[in-house]
Amino acid sequence: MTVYGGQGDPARTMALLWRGGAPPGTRTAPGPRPGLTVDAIVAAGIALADESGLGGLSMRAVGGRLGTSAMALYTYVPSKRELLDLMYDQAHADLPTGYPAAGPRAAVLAWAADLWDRYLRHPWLLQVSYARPVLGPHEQAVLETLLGILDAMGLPAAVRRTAVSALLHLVRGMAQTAAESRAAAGATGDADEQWWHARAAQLAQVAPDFAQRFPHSTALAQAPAGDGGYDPVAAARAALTGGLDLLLDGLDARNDHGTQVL
Amino acid sequence: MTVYGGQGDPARTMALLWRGGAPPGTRTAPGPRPGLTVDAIVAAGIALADESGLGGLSMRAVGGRLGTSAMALYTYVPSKRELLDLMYDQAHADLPTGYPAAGPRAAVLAWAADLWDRYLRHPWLLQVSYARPVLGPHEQAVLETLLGILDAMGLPAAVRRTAVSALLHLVRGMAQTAAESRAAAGATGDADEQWWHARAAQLAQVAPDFAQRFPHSTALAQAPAGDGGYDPVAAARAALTGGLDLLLDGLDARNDHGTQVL
DNA sequence: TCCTGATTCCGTACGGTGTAAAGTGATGCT
DNA sequence: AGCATCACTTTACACCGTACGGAATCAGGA
Repeated sequence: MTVYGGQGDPARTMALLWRGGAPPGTRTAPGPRPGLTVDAIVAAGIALADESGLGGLSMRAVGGRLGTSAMALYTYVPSKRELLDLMYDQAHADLPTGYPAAGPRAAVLAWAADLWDRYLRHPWLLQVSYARPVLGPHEQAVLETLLGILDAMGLPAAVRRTAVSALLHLVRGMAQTAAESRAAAGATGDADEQWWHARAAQLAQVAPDFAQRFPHSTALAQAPAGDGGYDPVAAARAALTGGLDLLLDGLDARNDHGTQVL
Repeated sequence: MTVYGGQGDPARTMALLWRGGAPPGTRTAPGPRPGLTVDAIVAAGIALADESGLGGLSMRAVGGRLGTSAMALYTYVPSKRELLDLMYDQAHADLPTGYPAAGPRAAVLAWAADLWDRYLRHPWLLQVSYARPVLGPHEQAVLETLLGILDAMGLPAAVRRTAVSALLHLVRGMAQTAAESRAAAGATGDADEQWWHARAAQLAQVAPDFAQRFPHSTALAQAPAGDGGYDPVAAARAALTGGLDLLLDGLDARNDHGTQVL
């Protein structure tokens, strides 16, 4: 399921997200010196989620990976949800911040490609609900990069707002489709094509009138795929490219005609 | 978090999803006659999720709402995940299947509006990961309706495929943004505007160089919103309309120029 | 009519979760 | 030296999904 985020003390969460590396030399507090760091915990969490998915992410497991207990983490991180927020933001780190290439259209495509790659490398990102009210610095940087490209296209503010949301949702949605069909194929050992055939056979048995009830869907399913056979990841990637093309055409139109409405 | 679906026995799941109402009179099996029905369980689950979200959806709670225990459900439903799949599909029931109105563009907008309404009425739908490999009859009907509209636009198969994905992801994504900002506003008792002001103040304190690091974001945040002030649901709704306009413009271009490449 | 076997229902129990609360030691300042 | 403070451990709690086994219930065959 989609995990919500950012429900704890907002000030604490913000301070953690935007934590500005305390000066490393300074230390004048009694008590044992800290054996862990927030960064180490976040890194362990990310590694664990990469291996076992969000389902395998438990405080005990993260603690175990660091050689301590679950409760030891609570000194550094107020709750699991905040840890997830930190992981989410950290996983967006070190993406390119500029695409000086051949014009804004190519730049948007490159931006989307990099984000797509990041999502498929950390598929659990797609299970953490976007549109949470908390934004961390790295996710903000991704947004800023896109906005920089859109600024070069000379779009009015309202269109930029719409475009940012639409582009983000498109990349996220398509990546989600790709990641989950990949996961589904991996769970059963079957190859993709066999898997689909088996599923189609079950469907035919349980709903023999499918073709009559859903003629348009049937027609589309029978149309040749063209782009790489049955590979669902490639199909989703193609759908992303196509969707981006559609959106960018629309944006170009907004730009050329000088339409300022909306 | 996003809940996965469809991991149990696929044949059993499909049979449940497409269950073709057994003839009501017939009953020739020994043992106590069933006191529950799958439909009743699904309805109870939906009601519970509407009230308490997916977090409040436990087998014990669903059973309690029906006057029985958690384990009593397992006779009808193989697991919680399958129940969630059934709930998900059922919640898509009874949406309009045709929009004969003024042309395909208006039809797409009406289709999206109805789906948006459905999502906001059952926000937990947006936490159940779309792009699961299992499709139920009602969700399939939603897809079929959209495909019927797209067929009337005279688009090639590849473009239809892309358009379906893009449109669905757009509606889902925007609705998710709306639902979650609504939930966030509801959790704290604050009005939206106050909430955002408080959040901005915290951000300014924790990241005083925000405006320098993220000039484009800052510029966009300061541009007047125009469409209904600070109401995040209205803002997301406006973004949806804008995004749909962009996509539909792109689709119109594909149609007029007769371009057949993707 | 009684028996038999299938079927439903449910109490109990197990291993897992996040985290509250209290106890244990190590540490640096006074 | 004394002590407040912090990191960390231990224990415990409430809750979760669901495996298991027994009890109750009923249709059909004898």
